Amino acid sequence: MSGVETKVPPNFIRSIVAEDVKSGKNGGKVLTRFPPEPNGYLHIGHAKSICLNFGLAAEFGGLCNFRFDDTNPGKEEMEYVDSIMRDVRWLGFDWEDRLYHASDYFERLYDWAVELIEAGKAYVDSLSADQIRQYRGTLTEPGRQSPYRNRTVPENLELFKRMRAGEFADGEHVLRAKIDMGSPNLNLRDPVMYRIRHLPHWRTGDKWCIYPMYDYAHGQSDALEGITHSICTLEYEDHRALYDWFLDNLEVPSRPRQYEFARLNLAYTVMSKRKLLQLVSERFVAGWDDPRMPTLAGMRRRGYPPEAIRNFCERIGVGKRDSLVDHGLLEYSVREVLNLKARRVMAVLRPLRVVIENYPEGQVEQLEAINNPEDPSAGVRSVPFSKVIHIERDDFMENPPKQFYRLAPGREVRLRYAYFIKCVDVVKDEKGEVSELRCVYDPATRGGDSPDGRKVKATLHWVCAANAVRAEVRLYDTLLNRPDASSEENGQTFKDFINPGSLEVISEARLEPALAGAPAGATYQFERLGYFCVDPDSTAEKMVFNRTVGLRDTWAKVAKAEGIVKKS
RNA sequence: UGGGGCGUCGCCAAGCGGUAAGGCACGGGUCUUUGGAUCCCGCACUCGGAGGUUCGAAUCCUCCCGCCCCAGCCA
Repeated sequence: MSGVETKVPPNFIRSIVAEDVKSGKNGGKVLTRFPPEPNGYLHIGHAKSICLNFGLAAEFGGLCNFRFDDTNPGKEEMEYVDSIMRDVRWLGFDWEDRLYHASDYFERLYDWAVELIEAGKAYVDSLSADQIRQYRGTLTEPGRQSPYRNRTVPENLELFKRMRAGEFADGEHVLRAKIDMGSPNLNLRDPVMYRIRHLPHWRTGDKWCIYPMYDYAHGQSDALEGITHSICTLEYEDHRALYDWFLDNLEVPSRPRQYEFARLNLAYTVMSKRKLLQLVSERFVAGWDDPRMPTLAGMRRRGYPPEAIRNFCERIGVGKRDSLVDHGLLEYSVREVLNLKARRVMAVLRPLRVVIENYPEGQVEQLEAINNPEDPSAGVRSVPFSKVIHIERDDFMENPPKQFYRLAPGREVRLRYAYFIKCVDVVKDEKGEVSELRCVYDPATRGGDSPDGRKVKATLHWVCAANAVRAEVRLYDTLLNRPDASSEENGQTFKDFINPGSLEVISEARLEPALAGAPAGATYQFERLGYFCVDPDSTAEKMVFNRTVGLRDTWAKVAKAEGIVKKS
């Protein structure tokens, strides 16, 4: 991987793996896994897990398996399985031929369940879901044993066989592990292992009508694959006892260990698949790949380079405390790589017409512009210049405050790669809005330097009016207007915090001609404005760009501090 | 008033008994044909609190406070 390198900081899981490798545990081998359930799109929180699992494996000479945790056919869809694989590859990871599914192990899992029944460690319960809940007790009171808990082994075997055979309706029976209804850990109060679901599965079709629960499937799947370190998030900490119970009570081929880390929370967005699904299904966004979404698909469309996401994941670290990561760190990571790679180009978002009075009518000259000051090998290009150009409305102020050093009446500035111009007149429309600037240029400053050493305080980007490419530009702001949307006080939900201004569409932007026909996904820096990429919605007739992220903007900071209005 | 976790700078995060890394953010400066980038410099006498052990504690002990997770036939 080239470009920006991020050092791998130490963390507790890496330390554990390092010690295990050093001590020769598992024969010194490391095998991790990334186990998504195909019930939604991957988001940046998954990226943290992917980077951790694949990263650890790579660092210690091991491998990382890819495994679909497909134990609940009611929620899983092919669209999700396709998107998940696409996104992991896009992020830059390769599982080679190690693509597995929990469903690969359904038969083996069933046999193990039979063994547990035979050992008197599992039983078929016929209580309703509601009754099971009641019998489970509460956080402070122990549960009670189900009246079916003492069915005989033959009876359990028979019932379980018939469950599989499809003789019962959904919910009629479940298979439960016989552990301890009095355990303070609710996961150990005879957890359900299998439930009846007369639903086709995307891989096994109609073969099964009973499906294993996550807790029963996960550890054994890990053991079957020879996973050494099974890394998951904090909410599974309480499940570890159950994970271990199954492995300790079954004859498994290997003994994986589960470790938990804190999931990623990013300021001003949500990270749960349930909430993201709501945003999509209730049309708050255009889809899972809406550029405002924290999904990998959304970030890809937004123009975030996978390398930036990987760097971000390294920078945030891996720990066990709940945290809320500043979105500024993600943006920094994105700018950092784009700064090195993106071609510079000029574009005007909100055009203000400028007529250069002393420039020859009808003349067009080609001026040389540098493609990327950070990368000389990117070369140069020519940009057309003529009498009428457009500059950014924000770059002109009729009555500028002292900190504003762009164009103003009587003031001289530089047009990037072109000439010094001075504003000599301001034309307004009937509403009193500035509609045009009349300027004069200094022919001696061609290219942007003045032979007499005269200095100018600002350099403006511009686009030649005659041959500008028109485009739609979509500007994005945070999806939510609160850093922590989980603070759902007095009945409010994250939907009450949705930022109504998260998308701003600029329909009349002007781009320099070099941008015509740029393909979807192409990334540029629009000088002084930020990084932008061509959206898939773009057509030859109507180009569409997304603003990936703005540039660091010192002026915006000053303007805000001084109470000077500045758009976007 | 059950169990499991977690509390180090505004946000992340190292640290594992020897006297508080780093990144982001922020402030200042350098440079600059992007108010971009770069490069400098600054930014926790203090580690949730109170006691204790020790020559020495963010690191060990005790108590207290705060926050998160668990009562799906979801994962």
